[in-house]
Amino acid sequence: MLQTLPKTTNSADGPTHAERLLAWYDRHHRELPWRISPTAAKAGIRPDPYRIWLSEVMLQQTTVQAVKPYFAKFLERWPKVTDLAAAPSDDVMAAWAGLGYYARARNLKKCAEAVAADHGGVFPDTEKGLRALPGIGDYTSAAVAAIAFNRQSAVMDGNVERVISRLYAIDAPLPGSKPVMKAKVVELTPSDRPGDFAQAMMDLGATICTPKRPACALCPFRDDCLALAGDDPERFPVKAAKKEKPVRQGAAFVAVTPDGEVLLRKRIETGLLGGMTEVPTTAWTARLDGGTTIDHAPIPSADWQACGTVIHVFTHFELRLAIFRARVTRVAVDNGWWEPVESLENQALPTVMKKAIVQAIPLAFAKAPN
DNA sequence: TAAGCGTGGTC
DNA sequence: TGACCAAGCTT
Repeated sequence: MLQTLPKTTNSADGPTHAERLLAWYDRHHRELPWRISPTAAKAGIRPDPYRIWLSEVMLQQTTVQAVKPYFAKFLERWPKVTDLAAAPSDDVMAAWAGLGYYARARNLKKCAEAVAADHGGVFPDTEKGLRALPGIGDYTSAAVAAIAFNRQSAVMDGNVERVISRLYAIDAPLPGSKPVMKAKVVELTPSDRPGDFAQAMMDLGATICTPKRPACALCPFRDDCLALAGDDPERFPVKAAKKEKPVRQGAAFVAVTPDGEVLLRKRIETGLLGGMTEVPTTAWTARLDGGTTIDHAPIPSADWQACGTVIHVFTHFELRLAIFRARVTRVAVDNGWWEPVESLENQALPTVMKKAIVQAIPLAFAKAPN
């Protein structure tokens, strides 16, 4: 079978990779809330660095679809980075609830405060300056520098890794192969429109060079792709084997007063679900210490009723949470508070906690009929 | 360097 | 239907 000879990166006899990719990008522009229109871009308008940063942090390990409503909510509530810097942390955590990876929200607030206090409310316009801020790593610093400030920064995320690993048929497994791939991205990134190039690489990975069943026939790199020439693009990127997920077990306690208030408390600032709101729970351990569960209830004298199990899968373990509920009189509590069921939606409750509460109170979080 | 860190969509 | 995985960062 006749194969097309791969072109070099900047072959003299045709457009470069970057030129072909940008031509594809101009034909397939995706409208996204944090992007500016191609017309505005052509007129030399730059996007708002605050919006680019906010969207990039939200998009870390998170799909565009999941981010959209959160991005709209944050932008409406805190239109500028100085607004976010001045906001109460609890409000920010509550607004982030449900999006996951809550360290991002804690760092988002810290970063906004640093920009407001140390940079006069203006984002640094270099990769290095951005990289020094909380929650901004290799990817985000390069992405904001390129997209918001037109810097020639090499942007590599999961999409770009997939595109590069296929284009060059890189057999070495991730994450060890990252430096090799990064060098390729550096080589490809143009001085003209580096931000569009970065977004184009990510769009290509998201829409054409997909993990399963890539649409190679539509790819601007189809004549150069070594993985396609080798007839098995899906084989890339090669990844290190992942560990199996352990199971942890615990119990959660939903105490309800006759007035319809639920006992809540705040988790410690660090670690899993750090700084978020929860209903009281036991520790989550490999084995349930059978028989003594109720002894760990916040109000041990209450009449606790088992009402089912919630299974929730975190990144590195599966949680089986036995749910107990009790009708209790409103008593003073050391490290918690009583929250009306109707206002639970304003709390910084992660999804697993909402599931626990709904298991005990099926009508919680139900929209009131009008 | 490897492990810890959420959630929802997809096939 | 369960395994995979999405615009990663921190320690």
